[in-house]
Amino acid sequence: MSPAPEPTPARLRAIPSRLLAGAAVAADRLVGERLAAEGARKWHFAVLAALAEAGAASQAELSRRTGIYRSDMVAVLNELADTEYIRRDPDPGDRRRNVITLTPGGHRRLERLDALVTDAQRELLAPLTPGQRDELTRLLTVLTEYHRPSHPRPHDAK
Amino acid sequence: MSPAPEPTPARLRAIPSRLLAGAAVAADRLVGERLAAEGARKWHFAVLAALAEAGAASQAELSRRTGIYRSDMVAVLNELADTEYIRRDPDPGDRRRNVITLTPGGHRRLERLDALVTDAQRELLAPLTPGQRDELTRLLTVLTEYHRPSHPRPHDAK
DNA sequence: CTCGAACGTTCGTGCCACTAACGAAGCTAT
DNA sequence: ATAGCTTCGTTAGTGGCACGAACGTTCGAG
Repeated sequence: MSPAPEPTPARLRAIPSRLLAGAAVAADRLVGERLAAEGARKWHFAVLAALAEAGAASQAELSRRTGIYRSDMVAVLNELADTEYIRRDPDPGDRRRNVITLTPGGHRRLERLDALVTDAQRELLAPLTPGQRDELTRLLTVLTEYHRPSHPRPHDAK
Repeated sequence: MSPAPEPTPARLRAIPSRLLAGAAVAADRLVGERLAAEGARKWHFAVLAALAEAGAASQAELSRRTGIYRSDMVAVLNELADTEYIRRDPDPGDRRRNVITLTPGGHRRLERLDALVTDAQRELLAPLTPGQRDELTRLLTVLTEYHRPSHPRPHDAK
């Protein structure tokens, strides 16, 4: 097959990792621009959404839910606490932990940011049909679930 | 099926921009790790591949082919020139430009890096079927082509 | 000739993923 | 209990990447 005598190998284009990087940059810019209009970054949204979805949690737990590093989580929570969107109280049951709670103001904040993020998704996926959007979401979910920190390597050959 | 009136909005998971970012990080790490073993970064590969595909070019032209910023291109070319993988000569026809040429050593370098990158793609796409890999590549291509710097905005209301 | 644009370059910015190290606190196991 | 492991929050720092500002040089068009 492909008796095509292409002298140029044409290897560069259509390299998945490159496409992924490009698409991610575009997506991050779309989301970033909109959130910046409200003085927020995507982490703020992620943390607020995680809290709204699964309830109060420790910082480490939030790290796992959102994928944000524990180190970076500190600054994000500081900002969210400064603006009264969350509360950070010591956990009486485990004095190492803080319990992060979403305030009513934080909940409204989430509603606003969610609208912006949703709108950004629409623009991001504009060139795709609804079916393609679902398929893309599915494929990306498989990829991100498969590639997790320290992944088992099941089929370690040889 | 699941007319379930989920009280939890469950908005966080499956946000395309987040999935995209996660997959891109995984992909970048896979590629980065392998290239780092040879002391290279993905930009080196991109530049070498662009040169091999479409021939010698100016730095600005390479910027467009690879998506690397003109500012950052300088350092990359410096490194590639230091290791004799490319040559940077003034363009006799346009004295503003440099003509970047792939050396034989650079071509062999590309072959090695290409093997590493290809292997990384395999591992990246491991959990997908061949059909899904093609579909993903297609969808990502559409997205990246659509979202280009200063995109026309066809439906600019008002 | 003048003006605007493109080119290569330097410097600086901001975001993000990630590491290292730390003190404090909890969880075993002997 | 005490010794040793781990978890947690925190600080500080690193490196890559995408991007912007500005400047001198050169080209091209009016």
